Amino acid sequence: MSRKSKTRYSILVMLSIEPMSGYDMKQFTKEVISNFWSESYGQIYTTLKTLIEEGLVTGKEIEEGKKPYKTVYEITSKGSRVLGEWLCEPISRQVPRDELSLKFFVGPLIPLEVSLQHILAHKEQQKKQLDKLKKAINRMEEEVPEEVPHKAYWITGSRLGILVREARLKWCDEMESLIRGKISKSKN
Amino acid sequence: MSRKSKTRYSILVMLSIEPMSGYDMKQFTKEVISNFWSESYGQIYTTLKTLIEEGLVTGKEIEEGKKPYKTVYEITSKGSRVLGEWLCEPISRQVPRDELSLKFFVGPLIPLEVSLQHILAHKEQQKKQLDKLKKAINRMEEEVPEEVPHKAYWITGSRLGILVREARLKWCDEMESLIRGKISKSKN
DNA sequence: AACACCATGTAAGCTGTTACATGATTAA
DNA sequence: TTAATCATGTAACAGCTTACATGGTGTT
Repeated sequence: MSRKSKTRYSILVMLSIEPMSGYDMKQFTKEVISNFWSESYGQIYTTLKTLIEEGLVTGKEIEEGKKPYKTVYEITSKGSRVLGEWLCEPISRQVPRDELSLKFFVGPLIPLEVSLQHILAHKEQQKKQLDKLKKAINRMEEEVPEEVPHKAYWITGSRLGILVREARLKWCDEMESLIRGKISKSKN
Repeated sequence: MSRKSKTRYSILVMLSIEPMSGYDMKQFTKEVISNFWSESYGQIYTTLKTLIEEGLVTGKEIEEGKKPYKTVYEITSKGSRVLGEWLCEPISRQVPRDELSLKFFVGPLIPLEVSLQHILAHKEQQKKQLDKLKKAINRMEEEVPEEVPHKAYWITGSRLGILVREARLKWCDEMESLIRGKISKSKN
């Protein structure tokens, strides 16, 4: 049983929303789904090539005004079928690899001041993401028309990101007080 | 700037807790830190070899009674130094890749009954992990003596796992009611 | 006898990132 | 004219999983 690249499916997912160029897909991952997904150019362009060979997508070269030419890809009916099948398969368990947790598993080996820095940095990062997600939800609620069938899913999807980041922020607070407690003890 | 294998560091982390064989490390990841980390035999044994070449760990062959011989590895002082430096580096942002979120980003393409199955399965899985984590905390609180400097960090570390899983469970509930709402609507 | 567990390791091959290379257009 | 953005692509290689291979021990 060979592992299957998830990039294949992420591309099919994006193309099921609308036709895009490879560059667009990279932008899409960075701007729209960065909350839960990412892709590199290397993966996108090479995978696109194999998807064409398999007949799951087609590409059309397009010129818009004076902009550089680009190839816009579309999902084929075969592609939709393959995507549909994958969507129905059980979600495969992802291997956990949380560097933050790994480091704090040996927390006593980290100087207290550095530990505090780690936590504060993580907090900052989570807050930024939380803020971005909340804004995204507001924008969606206002701008996406009710008829768009994806709307409810997009909003609920963002909710997952929000809940998880709130959980991590709460943990940061606990961790922060643990560390501050140790710091003040060490000064006695 | 070359990406650095995190396996290197996870091994150093484990050996900083206590000397272990490669097999022990695999068990350790499966039983103790599966909450936030995983390693395969392939990675462990090959990385162990390079760690020895670099002088970060040493290996001793050991025989216990009639058991098959095994090599128990220890972290060297150089290894501890390298680990210490890594622990002080900022936590590198991990690329998000959440298959569940990706699938539900195109939720309308999934039959409602299948969506429900996905959510119920995820719920079940999170509940199991939550249960395991809570038991682990209880065990630690009872069995790990207060003097062990890691104790507070281990407990707080498990708390992160708990908070995140509770968040995901809460989200599952929201998602479940969204889907059930759509199912009952579709039956009118 | 069979199965589970202890114990180690290698080879193949997929997945993915990074760095590089190219070149056009547009805004400051 | 310089920088940013649009746009595509490749090559090298790091990282990791999977499957395979081997063989001992202990239990049912």
